[in-house]
Amino acid sequence: MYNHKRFKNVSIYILKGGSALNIYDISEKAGVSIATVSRVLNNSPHVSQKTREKVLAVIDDCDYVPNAFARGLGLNTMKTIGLLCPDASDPYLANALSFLEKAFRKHHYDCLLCCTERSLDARQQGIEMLKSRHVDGIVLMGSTFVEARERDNAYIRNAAKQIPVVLLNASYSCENVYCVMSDEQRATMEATQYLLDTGRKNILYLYHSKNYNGQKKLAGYRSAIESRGGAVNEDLIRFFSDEKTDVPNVRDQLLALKESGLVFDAVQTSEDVLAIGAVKYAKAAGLSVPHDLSIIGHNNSGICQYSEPEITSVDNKLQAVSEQCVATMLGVLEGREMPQKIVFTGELIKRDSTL
Amino acid sequence: MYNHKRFKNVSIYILKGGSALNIYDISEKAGVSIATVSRVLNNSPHVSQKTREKVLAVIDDCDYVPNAFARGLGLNTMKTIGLLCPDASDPYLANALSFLEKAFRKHHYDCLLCCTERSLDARQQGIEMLKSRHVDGIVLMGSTFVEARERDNAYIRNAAKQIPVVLLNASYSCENVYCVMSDEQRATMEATQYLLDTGRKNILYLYHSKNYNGQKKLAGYRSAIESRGGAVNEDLIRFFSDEKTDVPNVRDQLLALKESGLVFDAVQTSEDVLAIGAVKYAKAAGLSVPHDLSIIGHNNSGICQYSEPEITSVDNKLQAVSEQCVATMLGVLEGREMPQKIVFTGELIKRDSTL
DNA sequence: TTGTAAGCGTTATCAA
DNA sequence: TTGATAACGCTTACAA
Repeated sequence: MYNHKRFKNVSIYILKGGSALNIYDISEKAGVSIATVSRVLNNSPHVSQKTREKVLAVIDDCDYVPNAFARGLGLNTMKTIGLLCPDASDPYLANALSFLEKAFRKHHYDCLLCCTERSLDARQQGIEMLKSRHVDGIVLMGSTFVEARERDNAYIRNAAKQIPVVLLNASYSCENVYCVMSDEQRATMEATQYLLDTGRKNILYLYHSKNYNGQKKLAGYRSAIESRGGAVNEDLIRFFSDEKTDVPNVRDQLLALKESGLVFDAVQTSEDVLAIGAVKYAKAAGLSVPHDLSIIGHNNSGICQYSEPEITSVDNKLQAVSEQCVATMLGVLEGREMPQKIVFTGELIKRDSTL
Repeated sequence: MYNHKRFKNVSIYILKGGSALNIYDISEKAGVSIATVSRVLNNSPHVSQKTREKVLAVIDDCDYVPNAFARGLGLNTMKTIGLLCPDASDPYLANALSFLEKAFRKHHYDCLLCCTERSLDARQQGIEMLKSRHVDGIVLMGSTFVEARERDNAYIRNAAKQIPVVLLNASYSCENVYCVMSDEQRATMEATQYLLDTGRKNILYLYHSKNYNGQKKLAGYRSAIESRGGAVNEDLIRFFSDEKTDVPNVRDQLLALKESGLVFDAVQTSEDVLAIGAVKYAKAAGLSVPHDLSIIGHNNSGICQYSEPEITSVDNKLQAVSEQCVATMLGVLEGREMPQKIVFTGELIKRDSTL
């Protein structure tokens, strides 16, 4: 007896001037109950072939699309993944974003994007927003999300209590948190070793972030030098705050460093843009690359091919990492047992900025 | 009398092992009706200060967050904007994405990202997805969405029947479709004129897309030459399909062109990456930039500063365009009368690749 | 200013 | 295999 309902809909139809059809309309047109329509919609096996076809025909005929909000309310999910991204315009993250979205969509999950910038507060809010929207899972893109002080990571633990969290290229141990990463330490170490093994004595290490991966990379640099029997010269390790990362600035700071008497015959960086800055420095200082100065970047992003000479860089397998993030998330959502940590191995891509 | 409801919740509590609080729990704890709680939640003015404070205290105390799905169902909106993006890893679009998301979030709208790649079919599906999720508005990013054949734009018209559509840097006339763009034709014309006015005679024009903006830019190039009393040499206009846009490829094709006898003393492109390719070509051909060859790119993206020499490029005011897209969308959603077309004027940013 | 109750469009339970 | 109906958690007339 859904006469009442029908009347409702008719009145709404008149008022709103033709809003979308609902399940009652379809059930009526097909001469079945809404329960049956719902079953057809959800591919329930308990529907006769004949009924199913009849209902599908009506649905098709009317271009009926079930209301996603009502569905969400009933199922408590809208098949959505929240992507927390510090900066969608960053090439590395933009690539990751593209890979993630594509892979999730393939599996019928939509992506809610939340760019958080740097502050811990913004991240908190982002997570709250995603939780309030009942996303099925959250991906934290990049290791900026993992803070050195444990209490600053409470927001991750809290989120994970309710929703599975996958970390893209970051590491954090906690229940319901899954990490897919590239072994930045090892890859960085191998890059530094390559510089040493091609005769470089004083490798300037430039880094832009002190977060988890930033530290791992630095550790790789140190261990490489030690592995070759050298001693780390702390003067050769330089931090460039994120705001000072633009190319002309890096160039100028390197010029100043040289001016101040610092001697180096190679520059290795935690980010490709910094390496571009090093190339600019070489030019300004009249040094030939790689003859007078070797340069190695990190991320193996497209810009490595833009500079002159093209830059040798550490490839951290972003596509593989991104796609594994999606696979892990899907596995967790399907209730399968998933590894909490998956590590890919990076690779040094040699171009013209090294010997 | 919501004893019944309470009972329900209790049973669910037992079954699910502690799901989130709902409006009934809050109303009970605060000793008011759910209507009052709802009013407080929605900032209704018809609540006494005292009651409001009492309710807010409870809400705060319990960390209560209203269920977004139920809210969506009642209000028929979840304050969400759908962003259709051909490729989130493209630097231009990644920047736009970042600007859009930031501005929408500032106004409490969340963004659902849908990367469509090239095919018309994928776009259709993307739109359908966004419609089915009842997004409040759709932003189509870039002019790839507007097809030359009018019938291929039916998907835009259809979407606009239900949801306001804003086009970022593209133009299409249709009710409920709003365009915010940069005058690419004029900016390109001025760039070409600059080359002519600095003595260049044969300007090779490289473009990568035949879409709306692609055509506008080309038209600008043509009109510049005519404006200086010249005749357009069709041999100097070259299309590089999107797949062949990588730097080494562009370089090689230009080398082949030179080899074939084509004479040109400047290269102007529809995209900065192509200009990088031209720089690489100059180096390979032993030409000095800008002395032997002037080069102008388009978009004024970060990579212009990465190459050697740095590249002169057309700035198409992406940030302003993006933020105006958001402003326009918000205006439409608030029911204000909004202009269907807003045009920003580009600007030539001169660097070292031109005289 | 507050409360009651209908309504949003689904899904899921239970009975037939 | 089907149908009737409660439930999901909220908003919002309408009454009081």
